[in-house]
Amino acid sequence: MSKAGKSEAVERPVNFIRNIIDEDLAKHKYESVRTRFPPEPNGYLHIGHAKSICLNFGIAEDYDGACNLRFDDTNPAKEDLEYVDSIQQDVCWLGFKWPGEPCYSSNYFDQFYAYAVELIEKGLAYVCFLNAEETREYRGNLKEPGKDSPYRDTSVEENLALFEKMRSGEFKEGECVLRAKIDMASSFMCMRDPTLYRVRFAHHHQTGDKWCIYPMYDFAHCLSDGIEGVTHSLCTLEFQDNRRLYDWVLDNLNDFQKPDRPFQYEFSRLNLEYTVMSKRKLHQLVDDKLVEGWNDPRMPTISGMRRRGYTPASIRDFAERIGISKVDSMTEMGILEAAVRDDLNKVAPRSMAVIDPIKVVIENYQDEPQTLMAPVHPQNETMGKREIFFGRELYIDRADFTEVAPNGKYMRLALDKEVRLRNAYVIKGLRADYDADGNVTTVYCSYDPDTHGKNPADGRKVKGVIHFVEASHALPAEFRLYDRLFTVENPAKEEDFESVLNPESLVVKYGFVEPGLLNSAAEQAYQFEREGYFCRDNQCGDKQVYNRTVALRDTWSSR
RNA sequence: AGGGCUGUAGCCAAGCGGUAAGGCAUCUGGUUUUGAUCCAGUGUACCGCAGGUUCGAAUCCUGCCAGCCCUGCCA
Repeated sequence: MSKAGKSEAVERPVNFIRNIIDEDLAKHKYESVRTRFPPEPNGYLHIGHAKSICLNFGIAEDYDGACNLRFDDTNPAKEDLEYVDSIQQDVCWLGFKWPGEPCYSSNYFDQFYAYAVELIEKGLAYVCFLNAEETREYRGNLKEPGKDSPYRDTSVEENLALFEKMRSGEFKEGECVLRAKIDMASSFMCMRDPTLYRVRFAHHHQTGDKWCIYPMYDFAHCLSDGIEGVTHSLCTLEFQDNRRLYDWVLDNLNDFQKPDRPFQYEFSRLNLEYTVMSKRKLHQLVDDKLVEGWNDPRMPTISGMRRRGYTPASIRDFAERIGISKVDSMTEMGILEAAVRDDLNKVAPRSMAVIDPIKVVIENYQDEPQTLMAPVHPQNETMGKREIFFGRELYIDRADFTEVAPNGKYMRLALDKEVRLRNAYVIKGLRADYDADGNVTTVYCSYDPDTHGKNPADGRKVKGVIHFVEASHALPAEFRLYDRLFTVENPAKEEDFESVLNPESLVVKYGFVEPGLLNSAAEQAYQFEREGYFCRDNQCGDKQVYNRTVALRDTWSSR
């Protein structure tokens, strides 16, 4: 496509799943598209889920279909209401809507039971009294076929009675299960008479104590899809083998003998450098108190990233940039960072913050502090102007001063060298005070009063620009500088992933921000010029605490 | 010979028999009161390897190699 042609049509993602949908629609296999996002409420959503959410809800939007939010709540022992709440919040925050109330697999427990009975009646399921260990032995292994359970040939009538007893609580946990009768010699391990129902005397967050038998994922998921009229059931690669069971269940039930029943397609899950994506590991970080909680800004969770300052738009853009495929991949952090910078650069108001302050005294400025106007966004006048202050005493960043410029390319403040104070005047370093350790405490400067909004009249070239905050109006603030959570690209590969945590993943600094930020809103992004994108922490109330979302792109420090 | 998948530039990823899109990263210029942004330019990809079919193969066939997944009454 020519570059000129690009602006004509809205560009939609291209991937193998959308290709399949296009074909299905063209062949009128379906008249509309229905997808679903089916989290188990046993943890918080992370950026990997966001990929799936954007895929499923994105398809629904583009094809004028719908995407159900469905809680896959078939295992009450691991699930909790806390998670069903947080999951809904995160999906909403990302900007997606599901039709009506959220769905629950547990809504269909009665139907699942009836379908199980149908399988039993067809001689395709049986109650098995082998214990867990025996079941494992009977299953065989990757090289050798399994052998039939001694309960495999129980009569239909007896199985019906036994299953009814399972439901009415006459068997103990672990005493028996309902199994599908498929093929103990199948090369797909999941087809060696998989368990369909197990006994659990557990209180369920949705169904209370109504049930003491709960369906397994492989039985419940395809049926939930079928009941909801899902057309394309999208999941990750590790379920490729399970697809045979998904198909087996639907193919053996009368209700799904139709060409427009759901079909499963698998795509690769997201792996991001320098972080972990498994719920188990994230749980561990939280439980071991290695992070502040699920919403710690260093966590790859939606709530953590939100607190860190990521926007819904940036996460959706990220999902689009990485695409969908079946390749096992490891995505560079750079893609995520580029996506946030792209969004924030456009929408974030500019401000100045001094993160590691040293004092500057302007010796030839004796007056009271003065007010200056600065653009909220230099490339977008419609965002208006803001008030900043300039006076005799200022703060600048420690990194922006050195006594002697190291070379001609140095663009910051040095003695006997001029530099521009962003949005204000040109100043020149005169001398500096140091503490006992030799660290700069104060830099004494002069300013050129005729340089506000213009270059020096005599044509002097001033190359560098540094930021500052006027001391008497400065607002003390805490800055939390975040870095990658782990020191290695793929911590999941480590024997002990917690041993490769980055000790500098959080560095706290105390400095100053412009007075205009006094009532800044939590999560509102700002660009602290020359430093990066920050937002007010959403957990610290009135305290001036700013989280660094991401630093500005830096093409120079490495040289 | 257990089975299921995957291999296109440093990373992600289009392509589906007609002679390799795009994004990120990199590098080079230009603009700039953010060393940012923006603009322009920048790539020898043995299309995993080896054969074969074809006028023509990343695309079809065969054989190899490498990586991931599968033996929960988890999802």
